[in-house]
Amino acid sequence: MKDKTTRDHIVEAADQLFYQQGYEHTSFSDIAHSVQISRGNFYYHFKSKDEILDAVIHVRLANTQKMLERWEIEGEQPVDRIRSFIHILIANRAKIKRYGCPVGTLSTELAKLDHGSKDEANELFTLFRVWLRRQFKLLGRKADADKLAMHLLARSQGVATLANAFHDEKFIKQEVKQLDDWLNSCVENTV
Amino acid sequence: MKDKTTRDHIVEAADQLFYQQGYEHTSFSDIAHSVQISRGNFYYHFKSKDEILDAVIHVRLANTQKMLERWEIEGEQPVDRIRSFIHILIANRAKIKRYGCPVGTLSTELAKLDHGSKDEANELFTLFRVWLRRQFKLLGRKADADKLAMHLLARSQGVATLANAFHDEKFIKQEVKQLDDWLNSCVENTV
DNA sequence: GACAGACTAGGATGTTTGTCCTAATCTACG
DNA sequence: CGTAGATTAGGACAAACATCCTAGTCTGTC
Repeated sequence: MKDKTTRDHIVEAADQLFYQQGYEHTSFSDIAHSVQISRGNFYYHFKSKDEILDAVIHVRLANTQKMLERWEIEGEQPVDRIRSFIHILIANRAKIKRYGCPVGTLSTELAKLDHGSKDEANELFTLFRVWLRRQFKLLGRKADADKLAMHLLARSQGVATLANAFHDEKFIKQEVKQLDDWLNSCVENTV
Repeated sequence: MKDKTTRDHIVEAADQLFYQQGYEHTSFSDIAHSVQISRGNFYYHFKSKDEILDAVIHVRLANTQKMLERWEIEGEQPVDRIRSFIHILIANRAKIKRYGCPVGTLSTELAKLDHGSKDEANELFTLFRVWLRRQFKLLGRKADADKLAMHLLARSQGVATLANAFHDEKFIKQEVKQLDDWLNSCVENTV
């Protein structure tokens, strides 16, 4: 467990702020203020704002990867693992209500900015997509595994977007219940 | 049919640009350039950028209202009307692929900016929600009409977000087919 | 054709942005 | 202790931004 360097602190603060305020709306001053560091000193660690975004995305990718591997170990059956995915909506419901889904909102923002790192941000979606696809295949849904993965991703995104817009946590629970039912019906329909 | 005033042109251009580039990322110069108007002249028509956003939102609200009323007239049965809603995903698929859903992306952005007009932007969602709820009630689903309306809204949002991230129009068609099936099953389960 | 009011152009203003520079301080090692 | 390299602070910089100002040009009316 190494000590956190200043660089790590910057990335961490940027990660939070990009999520809460959006990438463009977060200024260097915001990050500097949050890390309690001089604004100019910044450029010793990062050459540009884009470079910080890159670092944030890669940290998120690494963390997501780790989370998926953990679910793979903890969940005995593929169904349990997919359920882990569904239930992050519940676990993070307070933050989702306030800021939406960290993956979806960043992806949407970078698409509008036509930002150079938008493809890397979308890799976060791909990570989930590939992982879910594998779980559905293990479930015996070889033919339509990708379709199911995309369907589940889309429904999660929609839930996050509306929960954010309507500031409604109950809606998340309501929809998660339906997703659980849907998942069970996926198992029953195994070929 | 009155002539379009300069003000109308500004709102129209701002509407497009806010959709394509996002609100914050669209500058006065962008809009001025698009309308072929002097930048400074702007402030004769609008006191601030926020005021333009307000105008854009109200135009969108009015247009949405009109569209919903049209669907109400054209669709004989509630099912047909709800189907009209589902199929805007198909009709607008090219733009959705490039820029996402105009309602959802604006709502998400203003939430992050914590902008004063975010509630008004969310009224767009409410417009659809109330309208869909009414249709589901007419369908005989009195008890869970709002639940169904929210569910449908969420799924549409999710489809738009992922189609945008993955630049995938085929996914839209795939999911619309599933939504059509879902809608039919709603009719069958009428109490 | 003169005059008022609606409209426009283009530059000025002050602030905020990302970026860069330099001098100072810390840290580790000989 | 002394010195080199890593790290920091704080201000300088130009560009971009929303906003404001003023002088000019239309347009319709008497």
